Amino acid sequence: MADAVTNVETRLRDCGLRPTRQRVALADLLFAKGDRHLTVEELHEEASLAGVPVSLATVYNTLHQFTEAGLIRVLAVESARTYFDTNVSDHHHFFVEGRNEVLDIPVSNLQIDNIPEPPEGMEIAHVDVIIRLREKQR
Amino acid sequence: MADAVTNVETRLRDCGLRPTRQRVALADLLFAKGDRHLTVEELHEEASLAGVPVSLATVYNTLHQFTEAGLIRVLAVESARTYFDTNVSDHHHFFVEGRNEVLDIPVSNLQIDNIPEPPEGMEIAHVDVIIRLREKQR
DNA sequence: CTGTGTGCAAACTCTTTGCATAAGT
DNA sequence: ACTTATGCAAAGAGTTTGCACACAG
Repeated sequence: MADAVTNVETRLRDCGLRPTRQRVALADLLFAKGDRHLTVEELHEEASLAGVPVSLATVYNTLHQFTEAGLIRVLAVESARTYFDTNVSDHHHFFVEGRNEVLDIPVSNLQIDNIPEPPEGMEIAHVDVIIRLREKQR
Repeated sequence: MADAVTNVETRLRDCGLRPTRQRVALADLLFAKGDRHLTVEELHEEASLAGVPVSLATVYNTLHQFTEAGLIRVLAVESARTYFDTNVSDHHHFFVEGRNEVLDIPVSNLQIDNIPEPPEGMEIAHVDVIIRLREKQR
């Protein structure tokens, strides 16, 4: 796994971020297991369990820095908590109401057609499709 | 406008909500001008300007009651504030990053194909497409 | 009258900030 | 050494809650 760590360090450096212990640890957790969507709280918890006691404020800072660097992005759900997504490409999500749970949409050929022109002077940064789910009534 | 007020009252009653002064006033503001997306703060401000000094807590309560009744819905954006949309049908939005502004997507024939099957026991409550905009770099 | 709704202020949750300490280069 | 990052605790923003008073039916 030394390689993985090295890659993370390089990746951080390329973004102009010093590969500190905390940032490397958080990046490892974020990127080691494929695409993830996590809240600050969740990542903080994971870091603690992994034996890297990072402060909450640092998790906030770090995730925002990663977001600015384009490594991760913020997910648009109407929950109180902010979800960060390690997959920055245009892709889509299920969001389970009530449970406040985000699920990846599996191998989807979901397609959006006729995306409208943005207003003058604006360009499209990202397209999000959120399919909101509820528990089926019997 | 007496008719409009009557309609609002009936509408509230049909949802099992007593048409109180505050609820009627808020519903009027919400539904008088076509589709809107407002924050609690904004609606509160409007009510005050309209000469109906409603408390913030009541605006929160009322908007949630309206949401439960299906009159309005919560909009999924990753902003700190919650946006409520008076249009409860599946339709779509521009969201201007930085400015935290929600725009309706104009007369769009935007179309989504191959919507994936929801997981076992779940059904689709709503589909949201959010096209995130940024100011175009010169 | 009786039950609901409203207003206020306090409580809560998530997030940000200020500043002293620690770590990276 | 010099600069940037971290941690802590306090502050901030948005939202919710508890309870006394007011209003609708």
